[in-house]
Amino acid sequence: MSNNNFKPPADLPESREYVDQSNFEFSEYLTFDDWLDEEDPTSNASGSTNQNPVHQANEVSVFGGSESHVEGSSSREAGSGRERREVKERFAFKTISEVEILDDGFKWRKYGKKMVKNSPNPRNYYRCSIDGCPVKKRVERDRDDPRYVITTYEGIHNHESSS
DNA sequence: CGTTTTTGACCCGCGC
DNA sequence: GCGCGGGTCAAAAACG
Repeated sequence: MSNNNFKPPADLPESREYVDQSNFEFSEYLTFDDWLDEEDPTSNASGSTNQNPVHQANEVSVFGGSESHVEGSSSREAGSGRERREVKERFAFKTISEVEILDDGFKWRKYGKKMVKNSPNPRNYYRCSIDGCPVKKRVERDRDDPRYVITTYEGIHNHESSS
């Protein structure tokens, strides 16, 4: 913590609605939708093509590992006797950043560090420090391009971002 | 002083 | 049944 001499190109807006791409370059943004209540292909149409290649995420093997069984899959615990009706949103962002700790306006508490056998890069696990926030954040570096940082957000915030 | 960080161990699911 | 991989928690320490 004290060695954080770096500083983001610019403080993100308090709204933190969306990471300002003006500061960060999004090489690729992926959206993982487990089995949300239901996808609304028309409600979010916003006129745009709204062609969010959700499946495209699967194509990006950089997430799973790139080989045999990629765990990023979706069909897994959903129909196995365990019904988890909790809406779990999964958003993965691949950005070009020197540091993996991008401040989005929330406080995160690191709760685990794991090393992936495929990459010499450790995987960091963060959790929202706020009480009642089941939000989890997973940060991993791209094994192909260390300058790329893959941040995966899981869950929805229970409290206002504030600040 | 409180909080967070850090590392290890433990646990879980499934693969073979 | 055991092993592997991944994920999480826990205790201690460090830091603000």
